[in-house]
Order: sequence, then structure tokens, then C-alpha cells
Amino acid sequence: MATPPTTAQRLIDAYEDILLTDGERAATLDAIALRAGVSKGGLTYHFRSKDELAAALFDRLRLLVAEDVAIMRADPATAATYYVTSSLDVRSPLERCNVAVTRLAQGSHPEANELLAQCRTLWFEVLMEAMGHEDMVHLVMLLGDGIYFNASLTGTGALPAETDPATIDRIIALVRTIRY
Amino acid sequence: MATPPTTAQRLIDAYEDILLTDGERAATLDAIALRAGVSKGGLTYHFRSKDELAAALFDRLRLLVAEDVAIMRADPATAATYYVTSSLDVRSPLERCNVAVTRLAQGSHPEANELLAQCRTLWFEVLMEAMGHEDMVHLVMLLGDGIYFNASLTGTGALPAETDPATIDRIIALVRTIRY
DNA sequence: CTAAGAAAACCGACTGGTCGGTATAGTGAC
DNA sequence: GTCACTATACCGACCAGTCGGTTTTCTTAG
Repeated sequence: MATPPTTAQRLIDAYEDILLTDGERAATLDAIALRAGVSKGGLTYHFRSKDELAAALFDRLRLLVAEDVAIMRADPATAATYYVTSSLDVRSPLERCNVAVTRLAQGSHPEANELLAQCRTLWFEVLMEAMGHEDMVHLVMLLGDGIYFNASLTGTGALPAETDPATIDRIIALVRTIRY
Repeated sequence: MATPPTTAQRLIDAYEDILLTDGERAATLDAIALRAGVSKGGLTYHFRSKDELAAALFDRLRLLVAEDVAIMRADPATAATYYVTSSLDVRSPLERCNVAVTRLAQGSHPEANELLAQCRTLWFEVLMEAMGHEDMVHLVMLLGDGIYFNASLTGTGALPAETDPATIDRIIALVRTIRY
């Protein structure tokens, strides 16, 4: 198992990586090719344009979110906790991809915005199934977004206190005391 | 009263505005000058470089945050609610400036990152004075960040359900039921 | 009040450099 | 021969920053 990634995957990885750590502006075709260990010609062989590369990134996010939602749906009892704590794991493929697409969305990329909205809808639906209380779902999602926002701000550097796992656990415990 | 803004202020406004609605990449000197109603030469007269313009934006944020913290400190009882609900007002000078600097921070701008961290520290301190419970402060700040993140994603478009003021009020009511 | 000069504010063409994209000749594995 | 590239060169668009010059505003002497 653990088949080595294809060049196309490595190119998407590289795009994701640069978006994550250095922002949209640094994600030039040259930089992406360099990080993937491919020549620029090799990049354009797989992706004829930057938009095609972005589309591949979007497809990746769609897939990862579908998997994530399936995991949550499989165990409704822990869905909310899972949602919040998994926002912490900045290194997971899903979170990485999510942050990368968010970076694109902030550069007024309509397709990225639309995709993120769709993902949010999926998460909202599955959390609603699991929790059955709209405002609590919003609360949980806002917490997840807050964690995610904090984590993404610092890039890959030291995480602020708000996103310390132990702190998050205590916050979850506080939220659990809410009766609804 | 209500003195008309100086050209320098209009240029910072324009920079902020473009960062907010179209992202860092669209915030070119030409675009900024155009939006401010001056020529490129007019811009460079007031700000010799883009970095100088960014520095002016940072100074503006420092000032606005200091004011905000003073407001919260003046009334500890409502500080937490104020913090959360004011995250909603995407059109306020503070939120606008905050989002704009966040956009820069995501483009791996070290100074912007540092400034945002300082602001977070200030808010944390005043919320700690008001609430006296670290985890609750983190909870409140994460909620604020979540709201703020959602609001900033959509640029200036329609706000998602999570950031509907009535929803936020109900969420605040839920959080208020937590005993700590 | 006004003329004149100085300072501040502003204009826009230009330069050097970067980026997305295209093109093309060549290489090694199968 | 085809696939999956490498290496390099090039183009047009765009972008930050420069510079010579112009207009507006302020200041002050008469």
C-alpha cells in the first residue's frame, strides 16, 4: 500500500502548501512547479491553466468533506465533538485543503466561495441530524470556525492558547453543560 | 465638525476597502489610487511605498482596538456580549480594518501577524478582567472569531445564517446559561 | 488687498521586473 | 511510437516604484 503520490497529486499538494503557508500571491506557477519538484512544462502538461489546478483542488476538498461528513453521520453521538476537535488538526488533509481553498475564496474567487458555502451546508445538515437544535449547531460551527480561524492565521507557527487541545477540551466540557 | 477626510485617510480607506472586497492581490497601487480618486503619483506623494501604506493601516488598527478595549473596560458587565455582537458589525471601522489586516496577515506579512496577535492579547486581558474565567474567555473569543470569520468570507455579500443577529442573540443566551 | 515666492499636493509617463501562459526541441522508460 | 516529462525561450499583461513637471495652497512683504 501507500502508493507514492502521482505527479498530479504532488502538484496539487504543492499548490495547497504554498497557499497555506505563503498565501495566494506566492502561489505562482513557477513556485508550485518548484515545490512539486517538476518543471513548469511538467505542470502545464498536467494542468493546462491555473484555473484547472484550482479546480483539482476544489475536487479534492469536495471528496475530503464528503468523507468527513460520512464519518460524522456514522456516529451522531460524537459528531459535534468530532467537528470541533478536528478543526484543531491543522495538518490533516481536510483542514489543509480547507484553509487553502479559503485563501482562494478571500481573493474574490467566486467558485471557491460557492464551494465553501456548500461544504458549510453539508456540515450544518449532519450536525442538525446529530444535535437536533439549530442554535446549538450554529454555536458548534462558530466554535469550529473560530478554532480554524486562529489556527489558519498563524500559518504553521505556534498555535495560540485558544487552540491548545487541552483548552478546547475544557471549552467543550463547558458547552456540554448547556441544556437545550 | 465632520471634517472631510484627508487624502491620506482616503487612501487608507481605499486600501482597506479593496483588501476587504477583492483581496490582497487586487490591492494594487493603481487600484488604490483610483478608488481614492487620486493619481498614482498622488498616492506615492503621501506613501512612498506600499509598505508605508500598510504601516498606516496598522496604525489605524492599533488606534481602533485601543478605543474598543477602552469601551469594554468601561463596562465589564457587558464586555463579553459587546465583544461577540460587535464582531457582527462588519461595517464598523474596527471590523473593516481588522479584516483588512487579516487579509494581509494571510499573505505571510509578518508585521500584520504580530499586530493581530497583540490585539488578541489586549482583548483577552480585558475579557479576563470582566469574566475572570480563562476558558470562558476563550469560548467567547472563539465565538467572536467564528462570527468574524464567517462574515469575512462572504466579503460584503449576504450574511450566512450563523451571523444573523437574532441567531447570535439566541446563542449568547445559550452561553449565558453556562455556570462557571 | 495683493503680488510673489515657497511649500505642499498632485499628475501621468516611464522603467525594471514578475507572472500566466505558450511554444518547442529533446530525453528516457515502456 | 507514445507517455511523461525536462529545459529553455518567449510574449503580453500587469505591477511597484521613479521622476520631471504642474497645480493648488499657504505665507509674507509691500
